[in-house]
Amino acid sequence: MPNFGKVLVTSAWPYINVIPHLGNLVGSVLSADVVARYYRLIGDEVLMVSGSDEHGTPIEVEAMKQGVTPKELTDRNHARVAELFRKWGASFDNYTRTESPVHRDFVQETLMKIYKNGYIFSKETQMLYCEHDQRFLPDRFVEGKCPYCGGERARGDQCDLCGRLLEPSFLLEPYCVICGNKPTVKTTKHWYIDLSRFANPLIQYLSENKQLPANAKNFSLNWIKEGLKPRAVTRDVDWGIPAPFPGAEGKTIYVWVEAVMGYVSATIEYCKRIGEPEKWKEFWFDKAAKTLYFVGKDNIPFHTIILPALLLASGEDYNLPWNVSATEFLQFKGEKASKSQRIGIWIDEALELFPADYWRFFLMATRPESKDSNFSWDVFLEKVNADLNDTLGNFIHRTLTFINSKFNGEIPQPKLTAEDEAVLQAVKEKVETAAQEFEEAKLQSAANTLISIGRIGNQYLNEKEPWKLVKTDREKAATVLYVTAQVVKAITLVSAPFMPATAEQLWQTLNLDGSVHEGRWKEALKPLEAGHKIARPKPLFQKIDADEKQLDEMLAAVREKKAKSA
RNA sequence: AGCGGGGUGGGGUAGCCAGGUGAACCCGCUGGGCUCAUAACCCAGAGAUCGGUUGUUCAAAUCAACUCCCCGCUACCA
Repeated sequence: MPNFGKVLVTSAWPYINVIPHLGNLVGSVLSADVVARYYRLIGDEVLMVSGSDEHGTPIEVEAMKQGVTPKELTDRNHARVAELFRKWGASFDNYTRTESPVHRDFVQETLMKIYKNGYIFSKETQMLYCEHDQRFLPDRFVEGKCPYCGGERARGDQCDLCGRLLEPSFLLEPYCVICGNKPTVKTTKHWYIDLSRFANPLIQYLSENKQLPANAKNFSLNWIKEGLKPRAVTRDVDWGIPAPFPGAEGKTIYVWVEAVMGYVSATIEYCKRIGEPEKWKEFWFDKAAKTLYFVGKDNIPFHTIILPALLLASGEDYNLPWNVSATEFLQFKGEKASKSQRIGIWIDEALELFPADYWRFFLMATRPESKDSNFSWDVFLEKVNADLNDTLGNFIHRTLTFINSKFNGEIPQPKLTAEDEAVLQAVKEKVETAAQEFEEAKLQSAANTLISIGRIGNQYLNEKEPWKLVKTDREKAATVLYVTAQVVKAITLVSAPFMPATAEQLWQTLNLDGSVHEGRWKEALKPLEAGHKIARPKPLFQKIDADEKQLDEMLAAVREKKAKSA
């Protein structure tokens, strides 16, 4: 369990044209939060930052639909999303937004540095333009008939029906998705970063990075091998950060370029706020500091290529990503989440149904680490009812109630035998395994390890049968309950990153000082002293008594209520 | 189409990079035990030849080739 000292934990910035769904949350904010909480527990200095990505065409269009300004839309959505993340237990030190002045200034300054370093050039191109809306249209904002399969509503970049890649000019009967009129072609000028200049340093960085998981590493190296092309850093969009380059009036910065720079600006903003304006450099330049990024698989190149290239191009010796943990996707009952078709569960709805800790544990236990995973109520019920409630919750409850009813609520005095020591040793090994899994971002496995500690406790209780011993050999019974109390304590710590509220409740029930979240990991194996008084336990979890159909109905009811209040 | 990831008992996953101890774990199922505990817990058992084909090897879930299927990316969605 090495201590790194400084750890910057970040998650992909959610694009807040809509409220995120569970699939958006699992690999980014939630994974980041679990890992950040772990590092805080082992006593590292952790900064967890992210923010709302709020610029760009889709936000402008969504605002137009709602009849508000983009700023009004993102003010509202940012406030809602920030509040929802808080309710989910996300322990951000700074959850900011791309409209933050600190962010805007940082992006403009850094891009000017890159410009002055000679990595940015401008070039004229032809783009689709809608005369009616007076705006340039990204490829996806033009639809028409597919020239290959004849399917309706093929997008300018791809036909969803036949899967073929398209150019907007291929579309038959093209129309603007906003107003329906036929787009025209117009010449415009954009500024590009010449990524190819960084091919060699990127290859070296990626090859030497030991933490980077295979999916991210292979994908990224392949991208580079195929040849890095210049990437436009400007857009013809009003809603964004004004491009700082000479002659670029009216252009704004491409959202992905500014969003990844947000990791730095959010750190700066936080350090300013706490009155230590230079401190951010400890996270970004001190080579002992680690930066961890939690993203979905669709996001890999932005974090393994674009961000490192931007950091290198600034010429300032920034720390490049230490690890980019990329998850696959969470599907819903075998289908991709879709807002329009209401496939999926949104993060506000989930909390209306069950406590955040249930969802947090469930999502981490089914975290799509090697392949897409599939949400189903059956699996949700399995994780909550069998793992959390039956195995873990019931073990804790039977231990603590026994101590209360038979030992006056005091940790009994033990006389440990080799068998008892072996159980404590097994738990110690599980705690160490969990620590390693947190550090390797194998969170699904860490969730299983947590439950397996409960299993060890249950086995031990069943073998020893202290409910019999208490009548025949009180000292032996005392020893058994002493041991299981230590197992409960270990569970408290290991569960803390996953279920912060539940772990805290347990910490209080064990009548321990302060909060479990104050760097207590090393105390996981420090025994509760004989004679230590504990409180009367309350069940930590409740079994969900509903089948799939009823759960679907409950979700539908939540949606109906939400629709009415909106 | 190209590139990356994946396809493992009824369901959910690990193992594959560094080939070799009975293919591991959870749920479910069957049988048994226990009664401290939230009808929870514990033990035992049945069930997969690892998408398909071919090859390399003394030995393949693991390596190679081909093939089918799912997901992502392909640089102007974010």
